[in-house]
Amino acid sequence: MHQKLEDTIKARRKALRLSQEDLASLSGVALRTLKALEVGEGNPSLRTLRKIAEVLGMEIRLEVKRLDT
Amino acid sequence: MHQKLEDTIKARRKALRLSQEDLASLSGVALRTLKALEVGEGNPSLRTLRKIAEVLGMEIRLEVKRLDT
DNA sequence: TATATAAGTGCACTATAATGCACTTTATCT
DNA sequence: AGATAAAGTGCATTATAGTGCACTTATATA
Repeated sequence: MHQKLEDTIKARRKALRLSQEDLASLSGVALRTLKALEVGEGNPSLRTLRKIAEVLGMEIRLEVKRLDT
Repeated sequence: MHQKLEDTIKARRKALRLSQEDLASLSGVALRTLKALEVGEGNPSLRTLRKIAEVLGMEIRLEVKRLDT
């Protein structure tokens, strides 16, 4: 079973001890946008997602679905 | 080294022997949108990406970046 | 080589993501 | 408890993704 994407972001951000404000400014994504994203609102664009992922040292991958992992 | 997301989609679609038209109608994403996406134009939303991934039996994952794979 | 089928392009319109601002609520400190 | 920082919400505006339509270009097939 997987974590939701927004939870992954939130968890990773906290693991790196960044505030939403930190992550917003480091990634160049507006704070309002990041906040919405983390509470599961909205429908972020790939570009927005990538900006955030980049700062978190993560990447977005499209993979064949597998049971579990 | 990774394939671009749009190339992954295109390759997977072809592997499943679907035309863009097939994939568009199966996924509920407009043909024009899919076409743009596959040539690397645009900046799809997560929802759009997911609709397509679903039909392709794929999923979008956010993972810690690793060298290669 | 015709002819059909699939893929790609330009453009205008509509829907909605991204943003800023002001504010409230919830944690985290002395 | 009071102060401070972090997280969450509502709303209006701007930027842009998603779409349909008409058309062109490329690829496959008879």
